[in-house]
Amino acid sequence: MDLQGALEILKRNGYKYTGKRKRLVEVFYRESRYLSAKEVLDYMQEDYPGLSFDTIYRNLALFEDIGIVETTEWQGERRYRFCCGGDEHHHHLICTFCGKTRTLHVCPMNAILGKPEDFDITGHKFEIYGTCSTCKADVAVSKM
Amino acid sequence: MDLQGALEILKRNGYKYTGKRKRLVEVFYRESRYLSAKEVLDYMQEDYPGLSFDTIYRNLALFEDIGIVETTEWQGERRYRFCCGGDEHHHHLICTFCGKTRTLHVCPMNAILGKPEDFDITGHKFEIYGTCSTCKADVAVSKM
DNA sequence: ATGTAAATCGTAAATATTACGTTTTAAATG
DNA sequence: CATTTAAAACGTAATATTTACGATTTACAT
Repeated sequence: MDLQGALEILKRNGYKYTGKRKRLVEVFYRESRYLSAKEVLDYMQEDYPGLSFDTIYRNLALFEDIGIVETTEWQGERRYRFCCGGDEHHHHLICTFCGKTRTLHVCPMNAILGKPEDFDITGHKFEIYGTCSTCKADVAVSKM
Repeated sequence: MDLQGALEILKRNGYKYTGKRKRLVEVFYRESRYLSAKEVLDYMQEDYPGLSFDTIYRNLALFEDIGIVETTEWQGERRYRFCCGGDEHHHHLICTFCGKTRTLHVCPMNAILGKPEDFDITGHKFEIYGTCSTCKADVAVSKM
């Protein structure tokens, strides 16, 4: 997914192409990491000071539906990031401090031989959490 | 982990052995599935009608700390279940309707060759979500 | 039986998310 | 370009989950 691709999805599906949505796409594209709703609002309010949570959450849900952002959750908060890796299935190594990720191309589901009986699989989650080198350095400094 | 084991942990570590904690352990042992805080409260209030959320959450956090329950989260809610599989590392196949699980003994981390550079791994999550046969039947019936 | 630290109660606060009636706006239409 | 209309955003309130705190009660050691 690139910047233009996301904007195209919005237009193509008949969604209104507002300045706020354009900016929202840009924020995700620029940051290219997991952001909480609060963080998204903070970035957006740089350009739209009065922007409300309603608009943020509504558009985050929309973006998730139409495949502009992918989501996960940690520390009790939902997080959103620009869809990465194109259409190919992937997983993430995630820094829980800054939300930056690395893409993992292996999927553990391939190693699960056969389908379990009497159980309909609807999804799965594989994520590795940790601290990236930048944040590790920051934490070290903050302890001085 | 068995029922006695959990009660032993409480006693051994010098935690007070209250009727409520005993009952809480029993609830988790009996249900042996993931429960939300609300569900736990409901079960507990059968015996202790005035029980507060404070007590539930405080003891859930304690139980997690001392290894009586393991936790995860889905649909925006934290869930707790009696530790299963003894001390061995494992993952779960989870029915998101009833919280029942099956233990997976494979771990995808074994397939990740080597450690990623410049990244301290603090944890990982691998879960398969779906609908168990019982809940599948229930859903079918509810649609009639 | 008594003292004390821990547990619980009752209630309130913090946090994240969702909902709703009203107003504004993008963009389709004539 | 003016008009229309359905969608988007606003402003605000409600809901749900989790956490916090002073007062009271209780388990357990002495």
